[in-house]
Amino acid sequence: MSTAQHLRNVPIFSDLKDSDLEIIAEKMISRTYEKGQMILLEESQGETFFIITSGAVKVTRLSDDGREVILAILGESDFFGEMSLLDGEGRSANIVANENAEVLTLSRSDFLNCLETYPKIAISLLEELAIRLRKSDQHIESLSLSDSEHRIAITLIRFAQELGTIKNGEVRIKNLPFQQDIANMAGTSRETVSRTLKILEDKKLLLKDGKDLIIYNFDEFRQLFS
Amino acid sequence: MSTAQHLRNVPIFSDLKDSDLEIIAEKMISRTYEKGQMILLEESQGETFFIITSGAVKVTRLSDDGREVILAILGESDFFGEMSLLDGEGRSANIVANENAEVLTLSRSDFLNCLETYPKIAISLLEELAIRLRKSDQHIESLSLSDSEHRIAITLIRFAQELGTIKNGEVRIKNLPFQQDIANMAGTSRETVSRTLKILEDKKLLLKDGKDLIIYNFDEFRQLFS
DNA sequence: GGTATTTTGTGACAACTGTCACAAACGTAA
DNA sequence: TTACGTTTGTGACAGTTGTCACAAAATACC
Repeated sequence: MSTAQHLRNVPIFSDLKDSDLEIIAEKMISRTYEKGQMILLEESQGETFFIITSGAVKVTRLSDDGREVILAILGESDFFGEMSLLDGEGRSANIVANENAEVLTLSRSDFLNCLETYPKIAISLLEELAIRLRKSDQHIESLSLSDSEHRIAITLIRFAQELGTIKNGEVRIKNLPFQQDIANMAGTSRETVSRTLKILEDKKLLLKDGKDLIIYNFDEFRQLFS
Repeated sequence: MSTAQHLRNVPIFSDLKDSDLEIIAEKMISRTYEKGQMILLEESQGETFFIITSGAVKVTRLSDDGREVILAILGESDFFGEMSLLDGEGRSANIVANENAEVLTLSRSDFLNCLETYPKIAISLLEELAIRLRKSDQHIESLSLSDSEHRIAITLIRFAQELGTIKNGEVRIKNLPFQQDIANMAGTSRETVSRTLKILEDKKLLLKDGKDLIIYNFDEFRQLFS
């Protein structure tokens, strides 16, 4: 796929003309990262805007004592790096390739130019940030109110919505992330994730199928836990 | 103060010309709310953009069983209501007047017009949302990693930054919110807040002075807990 | 002033869940 | 296949913290 075609899939670029897309595409540089490789470090200053064309990355924060909090897992057509470009602060999170990943990058100045030249991009970006803020708020609510079973279930729902495929009411999450990652998103421990998945399986709410996870009745599941 | 002068204090409007401010100011309507009054309800759809000219509001989410999570407390020159205007989703949070409050409102269409007419506003708004997202991420990290003492301390730091006045290293938070509100922000119980404040006082880190709270050495305090 | 209501303080206790320990299962490479 | 590393499962236990209960203090209201 050409660079411009990739851009076409990214929501914030989707209502641009082809000719404009080409112009932006020319300024982008493609890079690849291997699984586990650090893409952006918390302390460095952000000077680049990234769009994922294949693979997945995780957005994390590390505490002093080395524990990891996963804020989000991003996949194809998602983007990142915009925050510190926008407010000028240093990076607030680390980005690590969760699988082999291919990205397109845009420099700070090209990115800001884009915003000024195409106000539509700025407005689309506003929409996207509003959506992310909404998700953050839900995440905060879940961490504040729920016990670990609920938090883990809600984390599964997030995965289902981002990575899942639906088939008559049943959701299959292909390649469920490791329990440790689920724990880091749900704000709990790896062992508790293990135990809770078994409990949910006993309750006939889901099924582990190799590296995949199936939620039998997604609507019911969502209703139960959110 | 005139409407336009109020707008001048709001970051997202601050780099507009006076003449443009006047134009926007004319479209705004002033409203007042009494302490405790609901300004926006979670279920209604958002059709208005609000700017606070005096007083304070709290942004909350309610769980099914009625427990409240406070996402933020906003004060003078802060704004809200933009999220559902931007992404078209329904409201994701409730807004309640935390003190008697005065606001300026702008209708959905006027707001969106503003964004298109003045791209600078869109870019400033992007900055502001980036900052909020950053704060949300920190909030999530804190809820995920810390024990209740840390979470409460971090909540106090947030209050100090938003509502506090500094005087040679000492921060005074005037009119500290109720312990129940602090608990709802820190994701803990009212009783734990009570006990923890006492512990922090015993450690000579802070002092309760009537309705105010003083943090002796704010830099040290921040270093200890974040 | 007195009274009612709200807010805060504190003890006792149970329970959730994090931690540690180690075994089992799985995947990968030689 | 074996061997090794990674991921998952599970028991035991202790500590944190939420809940309940009620007293004390502060505030609001008459």
